[in-house]
Amino acid sequence: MVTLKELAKLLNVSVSTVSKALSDSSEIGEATKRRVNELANQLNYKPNRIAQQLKSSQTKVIGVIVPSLVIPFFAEVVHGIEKTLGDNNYDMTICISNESLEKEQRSFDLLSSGSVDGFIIAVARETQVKNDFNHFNDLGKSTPLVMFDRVVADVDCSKVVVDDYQSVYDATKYLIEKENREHILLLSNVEELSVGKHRIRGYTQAMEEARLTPEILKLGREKNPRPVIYNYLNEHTKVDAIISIDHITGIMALNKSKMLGKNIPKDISVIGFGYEDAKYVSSPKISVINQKGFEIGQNSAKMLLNHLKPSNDVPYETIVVKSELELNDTTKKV
Amino acid sequence: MVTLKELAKLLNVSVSTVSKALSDSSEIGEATKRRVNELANQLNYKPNRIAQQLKSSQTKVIGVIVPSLVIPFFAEVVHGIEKTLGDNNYDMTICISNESLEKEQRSFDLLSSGSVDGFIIAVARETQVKNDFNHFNDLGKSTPLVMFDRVVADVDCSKVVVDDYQSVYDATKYLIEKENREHILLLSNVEELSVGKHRIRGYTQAMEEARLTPEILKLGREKNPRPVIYNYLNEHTKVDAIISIDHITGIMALNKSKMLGKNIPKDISVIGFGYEDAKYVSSPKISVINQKGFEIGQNSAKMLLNHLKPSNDVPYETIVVKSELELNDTTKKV
DNA sequence: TTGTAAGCGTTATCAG
DNA sequence: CTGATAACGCTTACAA
Repeated sequence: MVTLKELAKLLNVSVSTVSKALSDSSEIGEATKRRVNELANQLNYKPNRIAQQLKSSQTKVIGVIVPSLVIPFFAEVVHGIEKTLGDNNYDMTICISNESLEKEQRSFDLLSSGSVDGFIIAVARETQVKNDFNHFNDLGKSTPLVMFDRVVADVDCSKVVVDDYQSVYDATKYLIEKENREHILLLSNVEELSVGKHRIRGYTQAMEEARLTPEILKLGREKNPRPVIYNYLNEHTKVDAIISIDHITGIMALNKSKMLGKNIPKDISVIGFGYEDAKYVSSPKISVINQKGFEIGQNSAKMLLNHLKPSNDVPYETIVVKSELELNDTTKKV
Repeated sequence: MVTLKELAKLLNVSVSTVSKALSDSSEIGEATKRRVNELANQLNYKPNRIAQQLKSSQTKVIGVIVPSLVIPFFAEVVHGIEKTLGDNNYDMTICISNESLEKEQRSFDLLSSGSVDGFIIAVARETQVKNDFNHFNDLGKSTPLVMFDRVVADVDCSKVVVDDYQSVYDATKYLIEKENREHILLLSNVEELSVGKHRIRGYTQAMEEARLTPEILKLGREKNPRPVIYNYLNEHTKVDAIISIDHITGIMALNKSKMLGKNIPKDISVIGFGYEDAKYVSSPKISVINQKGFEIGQNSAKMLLNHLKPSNDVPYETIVVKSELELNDTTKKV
């Protein structure tokens, strides 16, 4: 790595002259500027970012901590984050908590020591279940934090959430009112998460308002939920609609229903919880509650960047990214 | 952020005493150590990593540049990378090239200025098509680079690749020999990529050896390939097997075949190119060539870490991670 | 056992 | 217009 010092020596000028020349300071003569820039280009000089970071005490890097990248929703969010950060000349350091509280804490601590200017986080399953969040609190006020999707109520920071309750409420209501469904099964493998609880509340509320009996199949962390779904559907033949509140069990239920000889959507309507690919890998094309992961990511990054602005008295804020009920071919056309 | 200097002042000792005490140096008396550690804990002191990085001229951060995170294969690889790096106390900065050469160059340049100790890269589609790779060459020998999957032949560095040719050759041969298929259609949306070319070669080689006529449906960057696949299958009723060489068209073809009333695997066998979820969202459970993304990631990280060791005269190496032909329910049981 | 000072690569202030 | 100097926070010879 070639440094200012080396350039200076080669040119017989001082380090500060080189520095100023490279930043096109008005203090420096045109001739010198030219000489300096020429050599710098020739030797492929790039200012050492670490040194700049130390000097300026800002890194232009954001720490992103997510439970997983293999869950498509998080991949989409991260994509949105990276887009917005990139447009604003920020990089991101990603840590994957793998749903583990301890890993999340370790990552967080490590990055808290000056490595990043701010954080964007969706907390681990374990963090949320144990409701252990002290690691977030000993963060100086100077390093802002934005939580998305899996948020912790007791941590004071900006948040970006999905309209979990409303979206499932609306979808349920749609099935009841527009499609006259009466035996709507809710499928979940996220019931311990805050988001799962909200979604389930949306469902039960809509069901109860219509005086229908909620039916919920909780799959928890079941490794292979497919036989469970199959058996359930096989035994409960009255089921005439299915709502899934996670990214995968909806497609599974769709496939299992077809195996049981059901006509979709005539006999059974299916609404999944969406991500981009879901539509392409299902047949018929699955109707979904589309979570808009990309936009959630963009919004999270935008909020964080706002907190990072010099005039930083932006108040904490929680924004709700509305999901969209995208009706494809597993619901009736009405 | 509390610094060594502040601790020193509060304790009336020098900065170096504090520094040494905190690193448990034998030069410092037990009593002082205790005093120092106590205050440090109390004030939640953490050494500023940027300063350490500047001093030691290593960052313990790896730059990872991938075309996308929304393609499940890359998400799996990144997961593997993060696992291995984490186990070795390295972080990673991720940039997404979005298949754009220019974005890849920008990211690469930005990180090349001291921000990371090394790179792990899968090049963008555009980079590979244009075969433009000079940005990788002006990297000092001091910053090692590992390429995976989408590699560039002319760049001299360590590489981790999939046995693209062999895996598709074997799968084709399997369909020919064990299942007596004769009209095997190859589906591709990655034909311009090096990996795509190798896979196609594997297929044609196997077909030609068996004196069968290759049939290839190239979908390129087609936004919505499903109708194209449907029409093709509708018009070419002789097709009795399908191999897809990307992560999505196999499932699409499976679904379209079912729509055309085909019995899978009796009438048509299907082999997709695999990622974890593919098995869960398809019905019947799709047979796949499983790419082992996680292991590719782990291997890439391990290789890079090796190059980073002080005794760094490790020679460049290319390792092949064999994929596995995982026979599920869209091929006949034999 | 503790302290002083130099240095990592930059930038910014102030003098010349 | 150019240069010397200090500072960012840390580590580490070397002195005391």
